[in-house]
Amino acid sequence: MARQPRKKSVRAATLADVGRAAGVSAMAASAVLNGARTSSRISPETRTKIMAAAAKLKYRPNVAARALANRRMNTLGVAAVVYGGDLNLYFLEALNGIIEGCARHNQNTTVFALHDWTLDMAKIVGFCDGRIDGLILLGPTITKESAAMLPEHTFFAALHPNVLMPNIVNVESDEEHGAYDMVRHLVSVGHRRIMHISGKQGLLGAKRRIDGYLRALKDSGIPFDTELLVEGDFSATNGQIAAEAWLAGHEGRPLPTAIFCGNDAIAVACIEVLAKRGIRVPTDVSVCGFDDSLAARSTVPQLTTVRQPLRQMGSRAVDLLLERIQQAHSATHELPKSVGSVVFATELALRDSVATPGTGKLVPPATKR
Amino acid sequence: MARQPRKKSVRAATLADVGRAAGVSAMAASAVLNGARTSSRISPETRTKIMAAAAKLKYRPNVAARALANRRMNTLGVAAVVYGGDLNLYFLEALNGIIEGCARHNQNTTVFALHDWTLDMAKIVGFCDGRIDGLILLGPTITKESAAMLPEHTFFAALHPNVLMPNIVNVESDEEHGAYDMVRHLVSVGHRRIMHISGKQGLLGAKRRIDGYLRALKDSGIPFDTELLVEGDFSATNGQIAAEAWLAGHEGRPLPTAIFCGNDAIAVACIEVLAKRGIRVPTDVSVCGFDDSLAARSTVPQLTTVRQPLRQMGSRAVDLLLERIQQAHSATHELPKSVGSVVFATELALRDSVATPGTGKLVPPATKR
DNA sequence: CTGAAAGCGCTTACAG
DNA sequence: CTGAAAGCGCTTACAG
Repeated sequence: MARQPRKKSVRAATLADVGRAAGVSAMAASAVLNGARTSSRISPETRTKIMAAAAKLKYRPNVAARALANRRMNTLGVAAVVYGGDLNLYFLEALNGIIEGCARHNQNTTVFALHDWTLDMAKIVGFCDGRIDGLILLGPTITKESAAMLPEHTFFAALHPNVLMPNIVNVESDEEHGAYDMVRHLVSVGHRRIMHISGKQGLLGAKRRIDGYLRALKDSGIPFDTELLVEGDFSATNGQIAAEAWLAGHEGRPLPTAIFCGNDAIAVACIEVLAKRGIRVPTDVSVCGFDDSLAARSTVPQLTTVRQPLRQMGSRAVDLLLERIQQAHSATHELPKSVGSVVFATELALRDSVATPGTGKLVPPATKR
Repeated sequence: MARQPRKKSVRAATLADVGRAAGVSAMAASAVLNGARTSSRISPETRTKIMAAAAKLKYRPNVAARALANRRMNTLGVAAVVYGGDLNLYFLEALNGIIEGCARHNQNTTVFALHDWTLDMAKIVGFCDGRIDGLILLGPTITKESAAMLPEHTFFAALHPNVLMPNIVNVESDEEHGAYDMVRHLVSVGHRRIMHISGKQGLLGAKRRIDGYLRALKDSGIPFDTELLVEGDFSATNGQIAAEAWLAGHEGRPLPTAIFCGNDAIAVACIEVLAKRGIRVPTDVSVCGFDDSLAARSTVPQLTTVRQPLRQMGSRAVDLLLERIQQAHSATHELPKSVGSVVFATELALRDSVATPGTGKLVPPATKR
């Protein structure tokens, strides 16, 4: 014998154990207990004997062995940047959708935490060591070059990808349209002096929201005022800094009547900054966000925002990725290289942070609190 | 040959491939590439040859095979109820800590979503099929009897367990003390008519917070008024219902001067309900929460609350669970059955939702909005 | 210092 | 309808 059992602790029952107990082969047990296809080949009596033995021994298939034999882990990975100052509600909602999707298909979900997409590229490649069948990237900001490094034996999907990568399932929402609709809504209730605090302009999502903002202004016949477009990033911290800086630079001058924020985190930060100066939302200034994350409903007033169906998007990414893995497993020849994108519609979530324009308040001086 | 390769697609390199390329055995390759302990036995030259071959072939160890041989998946599971009306910030923060902890120990994290602890007990048992080495239960509410069903070949940890289970790593925070401190703080700024909207009394956490509330009243010489203890559950929805019901039942009678809510979700709901009746926080009534979740910082005013170090707790649960798994793997005889608890301290997060008592406002009638 | 062998628990052709 | 065999890719004793 080549090996001694390392400890006498309760070893889980194997197919061989079940077979022995039922007086049949391990293979027959496998067919009955784990093989959906082949199980019909087994006679009813053998079948019941095997079932009984399995129940008695509390048989549970060993996933590692099964994965090794099948070359299939039945596990999908999720990679996301979850560190950084702000807790990531985007992550939470998308993850929920992904977990739901995986559960529906009897797949496991393994979560990988990243600090930085570019710096952690090698790490991502490292995850593709057979432990997952496919990997979903949440809001990746990677270049086409690093995308090319992704190994071919693992399949990928991306939610809100920054670059559209061929051979990857891309799941997006129509952000340009969402931003457009929101700004048109602001105009429709009477706003003309509309500020936008955006995400980092290098990000596809930030750019699309800016594009929608600009197109809506244009279609409304409102000239674009560069003073009113402020670049931030998608974090609350930065939203706060951007809002404070703008106010500090415009004391005594007219406030915008509405602020369209690049996402909910910025909007929440913005409301706080305004509150500190005694500016009330929506009485003095209307504020709106983008995402419809949990934050949108946990502020007072609740946030008018653009809803992206993040859960659904996560869930759909799972469906599409599994479909592709399935294809690859059963395919006899090359798969088509391009996969294309799925684009979800956005919709306005009208709540309490937007009202008709106020009294044209000027920016009050900062106060100590 | 017993099997044909199913497709010609890029097969990942194996140890045998590396060995062949380097002109050595697979075993030697294993020692160099994967075996921390045994790698010293290999001569430097063979070593470099193997490393070169591995790099050239982009060798990556196959986790399934390794897991099968080692009987160790290097994966920890996290089970939590993530559905239900409210998105779960508790889950997000604890999960972040767990992922961080696992990353530190080079372990994977697999997330299992549950609907209901009792109904999904069989599911939980099902997860223990070799795919994980240990499972962390987030805020489980299970009975001692169902806990006894948990299999012995998988190890468990529980964050905020509802019953303290022997043979399980329990990680808790000192909720009674946190509640006590908060109520004493309210008293110290002048409050004496302090209401508590609690979680479900069956929950250990809810009970402990109530205990702390009662003890603080007693130590402050304030008689307990049963009218001021309202049972809710830990959801925003229920918090809203409880607060509205209380106000409706007390129109024209004195408001409490402070409301200590069982968690932040209740506090946020409470602030909204008060706002609808034109009652201002903290001018008319002080409101405080428990948890210091994201919600605490996104309300206006920001919430005074009790901070639990959820991330740290998650991270520590990982440390302790892995320690135990390690012990079990190397142990020659039985482990001690009892594991005990780790209790984290709580601390007050003083923000803007608490002030000195107002003018003794009465409950105004409900208004339509 | 290095290799041949056996085994982890499963599955899939192939014979009967 | 059922079983014996080989293989998935790795690791750990055991010989040399």
